[in-house]
Amino acid sequence: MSLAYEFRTNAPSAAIMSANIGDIGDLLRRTGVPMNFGKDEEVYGQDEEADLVYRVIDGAVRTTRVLSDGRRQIGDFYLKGDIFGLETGPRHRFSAEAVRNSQILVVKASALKSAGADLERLDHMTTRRELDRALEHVLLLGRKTAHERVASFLLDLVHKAKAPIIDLPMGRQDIADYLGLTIETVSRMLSLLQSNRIVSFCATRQFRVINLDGLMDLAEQG
Amino acid sequence: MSLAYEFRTNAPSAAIMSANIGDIGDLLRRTGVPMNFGKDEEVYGQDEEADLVYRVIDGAVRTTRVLSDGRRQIGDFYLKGDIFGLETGPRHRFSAEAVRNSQILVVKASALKSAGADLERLDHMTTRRELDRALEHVLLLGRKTAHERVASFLLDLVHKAKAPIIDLPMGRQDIADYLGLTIETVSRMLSLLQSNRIVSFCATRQFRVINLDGLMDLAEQG
DNA sequence: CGCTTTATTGAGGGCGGTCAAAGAGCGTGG
DNA sequence: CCACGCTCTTTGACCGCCCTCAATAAAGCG
Repeated sequence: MSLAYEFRTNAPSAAIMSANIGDIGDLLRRTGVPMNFGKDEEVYGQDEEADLVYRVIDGAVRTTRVLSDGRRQIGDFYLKGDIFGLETGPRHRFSAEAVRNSQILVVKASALKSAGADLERLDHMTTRRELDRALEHVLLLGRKTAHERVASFLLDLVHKAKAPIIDLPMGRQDIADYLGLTIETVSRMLSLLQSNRIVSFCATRQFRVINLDGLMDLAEQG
Repeated sequence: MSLAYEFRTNAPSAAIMSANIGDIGDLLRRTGVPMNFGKDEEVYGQDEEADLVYRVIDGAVRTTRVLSDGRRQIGDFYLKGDIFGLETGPRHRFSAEAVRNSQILVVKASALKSAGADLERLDHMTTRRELDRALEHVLLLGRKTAHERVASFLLDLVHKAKAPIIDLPMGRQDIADYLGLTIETVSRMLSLLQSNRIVSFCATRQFRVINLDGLMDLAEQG
């Protein structure tokens, strides 16, 4: 167990964290194997043992859970650079699939550990981040309108991307299953946001923000 | 040693975990201070620093988040024996309030650590458990009907309680805000479950299960 | 008991779902 | 380069689940 681990850091520990993640990222690259996954291909299944760590090199991944009658819920999306698969305990609660053709770095957790990585710390940080996002997701699904959900979703992508033009790696059905809506409602809300001059779609899966304040207001971040 | 407060877990590695938690629980009792909170009294606020650990001695606690216009979402409930406040990172994302008059053990995390507790492990396990529950909550809010949500909620209580007659520590409004519904819909679904001979309410806040298989079917656990 | 809070039940409305069809995007092959 | 076929997306019309509003009933609590 690493003595370097601190339970509660008072200062915003972004610098420390990114430094650690940088090291881990380097280690991941050296220890892991890059693999290619085709669109909709499964990375891991629900209830599978979770002894691998994954990092998106290129593409996008979704975690999903399906009810017996086919209703599907997406837990989260993972984009380039994101680490996943480490966050759900000994067994996966959701399965993971490639949203589109993707390259993913696959690392054995045990190998990482023996290579000297502070896996526990990485795991802890990742889990915490997942929990934060899951709770935000709960608020969105429990109490936001369709309009607000779609606005929140786009705003989240904006924060991740930090570029003027933002790509949507996933289709409308995936967005719907993330937001607890139907594909038609998502489409309608996107059209509405566009006609209200909040965002502008240059292509079906590419947009830019016209009115950021308006988007933030609609997202109702609480 | 009297294990008056058992840590609740559905996780696979229950034996290992409860052994560790048993030790921690003992340490908590010796290091912590029991405090009384009145109904609806705040235990901690949103965005407050999180350097305390809490354990419900008696009563019940809810975590809540409120949108600017008053819409409220409850993150989770914590009942007798449950540990909370440790799960949301350096700052709380939700605030915590007593559902009804409650006695809560309050422990300084730093004190726990210097007393030799494996706080890291406790923190990690708690966070992981929270994430599991949050993801289940996401599925419920995103893809289940009102009928299924209420059934899932009751089933969850049944699993926690393991007693023939189960108490509801919270009112209908709290249930509604947990399930992303209105108080009227919750009330209607409870009436429906009762007229379908799935459960039976001996009092407004006390029920027993008549048809467990039926309840599980309705809960659509995926 | 009487007062307040909480829960139930009913009637009606609206947001988002369902069903359907047309349009756009896109790779493949002529 | 366009035609073709497939998938994905958009848009429209209608419907139903759940919300809203309202009134009553029950439960706490002094």
